[in-house]
Parts: sequence; C-alpha cells; structure tokens
Amino acid sequence: MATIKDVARLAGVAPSSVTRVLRGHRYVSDDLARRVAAAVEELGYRPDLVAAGLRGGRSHTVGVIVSDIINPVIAQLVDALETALHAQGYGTLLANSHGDPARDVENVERLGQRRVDGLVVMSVDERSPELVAALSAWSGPIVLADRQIPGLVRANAVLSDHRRGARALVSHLVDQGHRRIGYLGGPTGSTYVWRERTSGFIEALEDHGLPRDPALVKSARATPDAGRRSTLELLDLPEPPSAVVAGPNPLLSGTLQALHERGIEVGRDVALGCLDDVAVAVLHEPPITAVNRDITKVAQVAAELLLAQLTSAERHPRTVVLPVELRSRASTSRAFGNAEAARPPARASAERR
Amino acid sequence: MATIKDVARLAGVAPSSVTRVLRGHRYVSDDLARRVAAAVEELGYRPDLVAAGLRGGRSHTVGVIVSDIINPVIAQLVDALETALHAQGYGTLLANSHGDPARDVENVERLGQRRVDGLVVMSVDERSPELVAALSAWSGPIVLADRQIPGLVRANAVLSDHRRGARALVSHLVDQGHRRIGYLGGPTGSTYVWRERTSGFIEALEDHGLPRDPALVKSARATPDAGRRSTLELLDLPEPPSAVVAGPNPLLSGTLQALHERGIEVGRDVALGCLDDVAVAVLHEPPITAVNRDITKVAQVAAELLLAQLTSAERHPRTVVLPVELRSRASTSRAFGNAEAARPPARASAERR
DNA sequence: TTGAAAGCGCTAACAA
DNA sequence: TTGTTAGCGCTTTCAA
Repeated sequence: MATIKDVARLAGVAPSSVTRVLRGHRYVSDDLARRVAAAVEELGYRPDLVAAGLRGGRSHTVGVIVSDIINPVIAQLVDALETALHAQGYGTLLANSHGDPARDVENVERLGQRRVDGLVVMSVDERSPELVAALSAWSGPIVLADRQIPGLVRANAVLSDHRRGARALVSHLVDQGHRRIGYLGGPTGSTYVWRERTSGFIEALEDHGLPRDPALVKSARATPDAGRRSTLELLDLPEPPSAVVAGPNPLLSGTLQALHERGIEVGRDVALGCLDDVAVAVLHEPPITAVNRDITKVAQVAAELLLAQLTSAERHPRTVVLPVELRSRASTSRAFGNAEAARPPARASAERR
Repeated sequence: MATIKDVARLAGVAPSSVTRVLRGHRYVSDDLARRVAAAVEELGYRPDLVAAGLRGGRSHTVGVIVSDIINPVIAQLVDALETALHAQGYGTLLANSHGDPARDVENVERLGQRRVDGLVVMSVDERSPELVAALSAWSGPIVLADRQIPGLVRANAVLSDHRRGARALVSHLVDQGHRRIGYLGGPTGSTYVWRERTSGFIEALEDHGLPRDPALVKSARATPDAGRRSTLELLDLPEPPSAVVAGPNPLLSGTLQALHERGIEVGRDVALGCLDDVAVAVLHEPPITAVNRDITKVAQVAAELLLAQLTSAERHPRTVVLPVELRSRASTSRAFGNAEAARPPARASAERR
C-alpha cells in the first residue's frame, strides 16, 4: 500500500501538501494540486483512515449494538442504519449481543476500545446497572433505538409509540366483540418496547372496562419455543381467549405452531394480531393484523441524531417519538359476540401486494 | 480516556513496561507487574485498539461484505460470523451492498482504507471485473462465502453443495410423479449460488429424461414483486407446471402471493419446494419442502479459514464445500400422475418443532 | 529485567 | 502558498 510519503516523494512535495490537496484546503496552487493528483493517480493511493483517525481523534466509525440481528425488524434497522451512515462516510462496526445482556456490556467496552465515534444501542436489556455504567463511562454520543435509560441524560433516543400501537390493536379487537384477549409479550421490564406495549395493552383493557385477568398476560423470552408454550397455556385455560395479541417476532412462529397443533384456525376460531409487522404476518393465510411502523425512518432518524452530535452542530441530546399504524387484516376480521353480524373476511389482496 | 502514559506515570515505570505486562511478555518482575496492574485498575485503563493496530500493522477487525442483510439467510450468516470472530477478539465491520454491484466494489475499497485484516465476501455479483480488480488489489486474506471467483487464486471459499440440493429437490418431485416442473431462480450468472442451483435443476431434468422447456425456467431479481410476476407467467403458460421450485427467499413471498391470488393451493393444486429453508417455509400451511443447510456451520468455517490465515498458521487458501439436505414436507407430499396413490399429507409436527 | 527512542500513517500548528 | 515539526497511543527495537 502506498503511503502519503510515497505520494509526496513522487510529486516532489511535502506530505502535508498532499493532505491539503486531498482535503480540499484553500491556498493550494493549481500546479501543486495537479502534481499531487497525478502522483495519487499513479500510485493508486488511498488514505489510511485508521491513521487519519488516530491523528484526528475521530475514527469515522459508529458502533451498533443489537440484541439479535436475526430478528427481521433489527436486520432491517441495521440495513437502513448502515446505509445512512455509509452515505456520510461512516463505517458500521456491528456488535451482536445474541440475547445475552452480559454481551451488551462487553460490546460497549469493546467498541469503546475500537474508538468508535458514536454508539447506536439496541441492547438486550436496557436497565442493567452494568450496562448503564458502561454507557455512562463512554464519553461519545449515544442514540438509543427503542430503548430508554432514564439515568443516561446524555443519550439521544428514537422511540416508536408502541403504547399507542398496543392500544390500537386491543381497541380494534374489542370493536370486533372480543372480551377475553390474551397477550404474549416479550420480557417485560427489560426494554422500553415491552414496557410500553404491555402498559398499552393493560390501559386499553381499562379504557374498555374489561377485567384484567393475569392468566391472560404472558411474558416470555423471544424464542419460538417459549411462544409455543405460552400459547398452549393460554389455550388450556378454563376460559381461553377469543383473541390473542402476539408480540416478539421470533415468538410468533411458536404461537402459530401451537395454534396449528390444536387445530385452531386463525381468523375463524381465534383472532390474532401482532405487534410487529413482519413478513410472516403478511404472508400468513389469512394475513395477520399487525402494528406497522416505518423502520427505515427509525434508522434514519437515529443516524441523523448521531451525526448531528458528531458534527457537533448539535449540543443537546434529543428524543424523537415516531408514530405507528394499525394494519387491519383478515386474521381479526370476523366479529365475535354477535355471530349474525360476522363480516366476510376482508379482501386482503391490497395488503398482500 | 486514560492512556498508556498515564498508567506508566502512575506506576512509576516506562510505557513499554506497561505494554509488556499487559501483553504477558516474559521477563517481567512480579513487582513491576503488580504496580502496573494496580495503576491499570485504578485508572480503568483499556488499551486503544486503533493505536495498537496502527503500530502493530493489524487492526483485529474483519470486513464483511454482504449483498443484502435483510435476507434471513444472510442475517443468520452475519450473526454466526460475528459471534465466531468476536470470540477470537476480532471486530466485525459490516458493509451492506444492498443489491447494488457498484457498492460491492465501493465496499471493498472502503474496508481496505479502514485497514481491516481480512475480508469475508458475500457480494451481490461475483464476476464483475471491477469487483475482481478491487479484490485483487487488496492484499489481505479473503474468504468467499457462497461465491466463486476463478481469477482470484488467493481467496479461500466456503461453498454449499447447491447443485446437489437442487438435484435432490427435483428428483423428489419427479418421484412424486411430476413431469412439468417450473423453476424460479435468482439472477443466474451473478453468483455461484444460482449458477449451481440452475445447473443442478437442468441436470436433474436430464437425468430423469425430462424435456427442458425454457418457458419453465425463470430467472428474476430477488424481490417479492419479481417473484410474483414470474410465478404468474408460469401459471399462465398453456401447459402450467404441476410443481414449482422457488429460489431466493425474498422472491418466495411473491410466489406465495401469486398462487394465492389465483386460488391455487400449495400441496393440493401445485407442489412447491424451495431452495432455502427459511422460517416462512416451515411456518407455511402446509409446510414447504426445502433444501436445508447448516448456516452457522458455513459461518464458522468461514471464520476459521480467515483466522487460520490471519494467525498465519496457514499459508495456502482452501476451499470447503459443505453438504445440504432435503427436508421433505407436506407441500410436495401429494403424488401426481396417479391420483389414486396419493399419499396422505405427511405429519409435519416433527418438522414444525 | 527495564527504559529510551523510534515510528506506524496521517494531519494540524507553526514557520518560512 | 508550501515545508518542517510534532504528535495521536501504542509497540518494538536497541541499549543499559
């Protein structure tokens, strides 16, 4: 690899002049610029970003900590984030915590050692003292995506209105005549996402004057197996729910399995809605009602907030809450409570495009 | 952030001694080791990996170039890769090409500038001269995952036996009595994956003495929309296929949409098999026969090959071909050609766990 | 066994 | 307008 010295030597100038030309400083003669450009061209010189970063104090790299990259919602977020950061010349150092809160902490520390300029955090757990400590020790800007850490005033946040999403879904189900609604949530308390969704669910029940039956509210690890077990527990209740709100994505497949095992048909025997609008929801037959949000937008805002602080145009952290939207589909189209009024399954083709 | 000098000062030793203690060199007195350890502890010192990398010539970072992180197969690969690399102290710099071959090239160059020690490549296109040139210009070790670049002798490769997978699927369909089998492939010619699968498909037809009807073989960009259109084209043939082999994952959802639109039921009206065993295949009702492979294993081998070269235990690049396995499910269980012999749908519960 | 010095590749400050 | 110098934080000689 050619270095800046090689270029300087070939062009017959000082290394600092090469820098000046390359970085477009004022006060460079056309002649110098030309000679440097020619030398750069001839040697195929590309500046070493690591060395530049060491000197300049900024690595132009952002660390992204995710709980689980296999989750399609997160994969989409990482995709959009990488795109936005890349467009501004930032590299994306990915750190996957793989569902393990201990790795959240480890990842913060390791990314710090790698001198990332900023951090986007979608950790497994948001409230563990170790994580909060690690993030507090980190001096650069932070954007929490779908996470909330009250003690960390320095952090930006991009949140989605999960509470409203859960409420909208429940209201929709109540409108269809459902009175007993089961809830399959992720690990409550561990992230903003699940705290908000669970609160929204409970609030909606209260709004509609429905009793709150603890047996109908499940919280499970986000795995298919846990989803299957929790679903079976709901189905085995003396008075099983007529509608189910399913939460985390990896869990959803377990729910579908459980229903299938019992010969219970979605949309006919039970209404089903999910809190993340994933491919499976749209492809399922019948398509599943879901709370949708613009994930690309979430990522873009996250990138914006971070870049605003990195380019130091912005001194104060901000919190942005983005809207969510209920997409009603055939899985919740049959009205309960007054069978005569049962509507025909909604035409789903528009949704399926 | 405390630097090595701070530690040295506090411990009353030279910076180089701090290094020696930290890196476990021989010839360090217990006393020195103790003082350094105490100072490190007190200051909470963590070595700056960027600076260490600059000096040492190795960044302990690996660049991973992927065609599209949203594809679940790739997300899984990235997950396992990051885990394996992380375990060896390597960071993962993610570069997503987003389906754009030009970004493949850009990504190789940018990762080079970021001084990654090695490259794992799952590019959009594997044969573009620009990409080959960029990879050839790069001096470090390379592992191609599911990609093959004949001109690049320096590269390791981890391949899956996609040809055999496609053949197995076709043979299975022929066994069920199918004579007209449609094929929905990805962009043929652009990657090893699709060249092999398409070849396997054609070979299998020949093996079974079936005519090769070009109208039955489609190649499409890996998007739901393209999948839908290609599927409709197959269905609209004067003599439509009784079985369909669907390829890329993002395309599969389009295929399912198209079948649904036409009121064609998978497993009853048409047999369907897919070449990647994704969540949708297992969750679909009926479950869809698919070619399965151990993606974690692919990633682990990729990491191994790369690390072998990085730690320079290994001087010569290697190519590893991993097996694939057909998972027969209900979507292809009905025998065609002799309707009387139609088997009952396979019990799918074992698969669905 | 430890310290001093040099330098990885780049850039910013200072001088000319 | 350009060159010289110094130094980012670390590690590796070399010398003591």
